[in-house]
Amino acid sequence: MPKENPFLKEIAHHLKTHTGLEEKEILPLIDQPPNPEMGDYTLPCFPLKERLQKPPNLVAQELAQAFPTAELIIKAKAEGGYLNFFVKHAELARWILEKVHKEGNNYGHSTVGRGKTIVIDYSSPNIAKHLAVHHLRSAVIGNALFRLYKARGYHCIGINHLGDWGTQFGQLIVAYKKWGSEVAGSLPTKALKEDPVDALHGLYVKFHEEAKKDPSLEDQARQAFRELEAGDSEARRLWEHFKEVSLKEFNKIYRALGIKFDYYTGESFYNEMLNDTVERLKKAGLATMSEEALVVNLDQYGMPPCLLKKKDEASLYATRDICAAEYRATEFGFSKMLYVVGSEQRLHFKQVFKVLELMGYPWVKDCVHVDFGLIKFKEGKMSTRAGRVILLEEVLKEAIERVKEVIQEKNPNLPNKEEMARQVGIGAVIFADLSSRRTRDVLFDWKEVLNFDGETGPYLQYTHARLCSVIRKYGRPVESAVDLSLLKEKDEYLLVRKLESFPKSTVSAAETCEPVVLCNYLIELASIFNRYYNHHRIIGKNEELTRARILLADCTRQVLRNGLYLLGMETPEEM
RNA sequence: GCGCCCGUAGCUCAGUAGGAUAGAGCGACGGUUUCCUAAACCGUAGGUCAGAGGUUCGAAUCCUCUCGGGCGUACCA
Repeated sequence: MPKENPFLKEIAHHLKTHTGLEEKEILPLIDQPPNPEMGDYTLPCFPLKERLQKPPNLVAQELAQAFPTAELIIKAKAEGGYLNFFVKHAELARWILEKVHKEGNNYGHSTVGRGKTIVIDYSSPNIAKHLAVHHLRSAVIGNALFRLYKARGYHCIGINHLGDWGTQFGQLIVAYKKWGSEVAGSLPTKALKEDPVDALHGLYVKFHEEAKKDPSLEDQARQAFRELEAGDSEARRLWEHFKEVSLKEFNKIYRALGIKFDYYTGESFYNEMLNDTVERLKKAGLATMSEEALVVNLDQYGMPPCLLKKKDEASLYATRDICAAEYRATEFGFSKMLYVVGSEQRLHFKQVFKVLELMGYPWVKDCVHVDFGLIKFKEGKMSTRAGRVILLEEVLKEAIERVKEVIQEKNPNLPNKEEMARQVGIGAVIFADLSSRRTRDVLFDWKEVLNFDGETGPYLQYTHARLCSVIRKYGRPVESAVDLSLLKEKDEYLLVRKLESFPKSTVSAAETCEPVVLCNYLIELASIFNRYYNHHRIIGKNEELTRARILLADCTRQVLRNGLYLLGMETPEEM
């Protein structure tokens, strides 16, 4: 609950004189009762029983009796171990609605992160492959966290740590040289121009097929990667080509999703710094030889060793992650670094963080692996080989197509249909991905993704569009100087209370790195509004009442807009 | 084997720094439109919160064990 809340201030002030407890101790305990009939704010007295040496219900009773009629508080009432407060509703509505109206797009923002930098590592796909649905989670969660932290005043740095280095590119180089034209068809340049990433993926598959028959290919691939690491110009040229065509395709999708990065510094970026990192590890006595590989032994921490260099001297991704962390620490001086990476890499990050700790870096405590569950299909695990891969591009396309159908059916005269369909279709996909807790595995189900009824992205956007429509119809500027005592409906009260708790939900979403918290909040906000809208007219004959309701509607619109923005979704004004 | 994550309505999920009677949506069934966008709203049905112990004023939430599923477990990322 916001500190400057005058109702809480008054409550805490009076309780201080009666209990001797500091306002700081009281404020965090105050909550909203589950039911509005019980009051507007509540103080559970259970935690106070030891401090005050009395049973909680007695504490509540005594405090209720001693509580004076104050400026903003009507009364305090004991109910079991709870002390419930009733405040002047018009004043409550005034405080909240004026705040939302005044702060506008900044409502829900804070300055706690001012002067602090947060590095967020997200999306980070491997190049030379198409983006598939399972790449969506990191990108979408990372983007939401980026916006959430930005809204808290942090300087945010978004990094796309591309998987653009490693043995697999040796494989690709070998495959390209051997069968480049064959796989890409008789006109390789044409095929590579039309769908180069598809052609590269074909080469990758072909390599693995052939390697089964001829294991010497693996050696050739290792040799090719070694040459690449050493800076061989031919290998480098091919690799750059792979990277260029991949990024071109990725950027199309990032643009569609509205996701941006400050840096595309992938694993290859650290190639030249790798040796220094390894030298530091050796000097610190951490790196040792084991089974011909260079490792950091982590036996005493109950983990398998962290591999730094393979027996052929080539680096591994742990090496590059350690190096990247060092680089980011010196380059950005972050006060927090988030790795939005799947939970199958938990052990990897535990190892990397442990190694960084052993290297003596104090900032390792600020590094967090923001993990998330896998995307699965009804038929089982996502698998490239079994052909169980759904491309991200395909999902977005389908969603947009489906939205077009709905528009044709429900609102055929909508102007700018194409763009609206795009905004809503993409919104549906983003919301579907964000709306369950990170760590759970999610089931990919076309029926779910293409359903736009109920708790979905389009539901939120629809509610927003509907609010815009009402305000458009009202046709005059929204004023905050209105008589709020006219807002007597229960849903009006609930709406006001919901608007009050928006900042709390953004803080919680950011701190727990769980965008779902905000998703749930917005669904609740929208459903209260829709219920209200279906039962009461906003624009009516009573001029004063209309003005009050318009203010409430406009504040609801504003909060929906702010919330959707934080989730990385568009907010169409008509749909 | 060991480690981590997960188990809430037929399905998909909220609720988890312990708090007042376990909630939504989808699907099913029944209703609401001379009225600001029906992508909405209202109603009905649906639960031993996987199971068993424990901690306490109070547990879906914390601890232990069991069962079930997922992921990981040295030269892929």
